[in-house]
Parts: sequence; structure tokens; C-alpha cells
Amino acid sequence: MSIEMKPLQAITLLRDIALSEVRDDAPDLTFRQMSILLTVYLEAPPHMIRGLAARLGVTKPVITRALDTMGALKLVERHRDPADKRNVLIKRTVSGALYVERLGDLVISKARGLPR
Amino acid sequence: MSIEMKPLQAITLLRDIALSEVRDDAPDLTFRQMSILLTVYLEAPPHMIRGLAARLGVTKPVITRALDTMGALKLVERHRDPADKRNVLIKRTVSGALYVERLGDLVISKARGLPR
DNA sequence: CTTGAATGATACGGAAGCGAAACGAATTGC
DNA sequence: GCAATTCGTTTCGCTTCCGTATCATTCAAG
Repeated sequence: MSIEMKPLQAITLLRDIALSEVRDDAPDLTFRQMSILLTVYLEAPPHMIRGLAARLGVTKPVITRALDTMGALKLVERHRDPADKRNVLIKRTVSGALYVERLGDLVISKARGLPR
Repeated sequence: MSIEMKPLQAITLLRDIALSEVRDDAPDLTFRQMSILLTVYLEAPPHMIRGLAARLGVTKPVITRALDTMGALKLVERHRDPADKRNVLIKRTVSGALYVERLGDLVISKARGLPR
């Protein structure tokens, strides 16, 4: 089931989301970091560096750096793949799940308050 | 009217938007820059540095720098206020309007394609 | 005038991001 | 076994951003 939206509503929604992210004292992720995080939490494992890089159309160091940052924030974890020790598996964390959930609630509440 | 959304839809929408922003070769603005830009294009003029800084809850240099960047991208323009030459008025541009419009279309199309 | 307040810009040191290239470790193919 | 490939990380030089503090300019009040 699709959600219909008018241009003014769409832009207002985006503005409200961006504004909340800025005003919150939550860690302000970049768009790249956010798309990595949400991909990890939306799609089925396993998630690996190379796959995420291809998915986002960026280079591998971008993913490595983003995981450094988000790992320090406890939003994701890195684990070596036991089956192939060259690989790194990106795993979810409790606080990451909370962060994503909070983000979803934010979008929902902003969408609900949209102008006619 | 208001738009109802479920958590999975909300997160998926956000992910799709972030992913599109990353994949596009469009200038990738930070959340701060985006909230400034959308505020300027959504709310009635005049827009001034100090007001935007208060609106976003950030310091003035943040706004100055964001305007430097977005000015170079032709997304906004700076003009001295003739009435009070201490003030700087932030004005919209044609290409800025196009950028915002494209952004709205992106949100609309991603919302339309949401699951469930 | 002159003083004080207000505005936006700039300087500074530091943190984090970028792409390209080089690297070590692990695996695969011969 | 040994070379070639794959994977993620690290390094390089560079750019951008951050907050604090300070600056020049402009206005307003006495």
C-alpha cells in the first residue's frame, strides 16, 4: 500500500526530520552513515564491507570509516567471519536498534503532523 | 491532512532517501545545510543569519559556513540588508528552487513505493 | 560625538571526511 | 607448494566541518 504525498508535504517532512536531527543532541550521522546503518537494520544479514560499498556506490574505505565512527557510538559491531576470515560481518546492537527505532518514531510523528 | 505511517515504512522511507542522496551525484549536503536550505525555501522571508542560528540551535559560524558552501553551489544568495547594513538577507535562487523541488519529488516517489 | 550593543565574518586548533593507492592476511587455483 | 586474487584496513594529502574566541562594521542611545 503506497503513501501519497504532495510536494509541500514532502519538503516539510524532510525539513522537520533534518531539523530534529540537528537540534537533538543525538550523534549526527552523515547521509552515508545513515544509509549504512538503516541498510544493516532493514535487510537480512550477513552484511559485509564490500557489499555495502557496492550498495551505496562508494569506495571501501568509506564503509570502514563509517563503521569506525558508528562502532564507537555502539550503533553497530564488527565481527570476523569464522568461515572466511577475510570477511567482516557487520552486526546490529541493542543501542543501534534503539536509535533506529527512535528515528522511525521521529519520521512517523513528523508525518502525522504534516500540513494539509 | 496527516499521513499515517508504520515503523517499517518510516525507516524504509528514510533509508531510501538517504541512499538516493548518497548515490546521486548531486551535492551531498549535511543535515545542517539541508535544514537551512529547506527552511529558507519553506518559510517567508526575510531570513537572517542570527535567526537561522537560533532556529537550528547552532552557533553563527555554522550558518556562515553553510552559506559559504551552499552559495558556491548557487543554492542560496547573500545580500546585505539596505535598511540595516549589519544584517545579511539570505535569498532563494533558481537552481536552489530546482534542487528543493527535486528533493520533494524524491521523497514523494519513495513514499509511493513503500512496502505494505 | 562617543560609547555600547548587535551583527556577521574570520582566525584558530582540532576532528573527521574524502578518493586513490598501497598493504597484510586469507583464500583459491594451478 | 606457490602465485594470483580477494578482502578489509591503513596511509597519504587534501578538504570540510566543528566550537570558541575575536574582529570590523554598523547602528542606537546618551
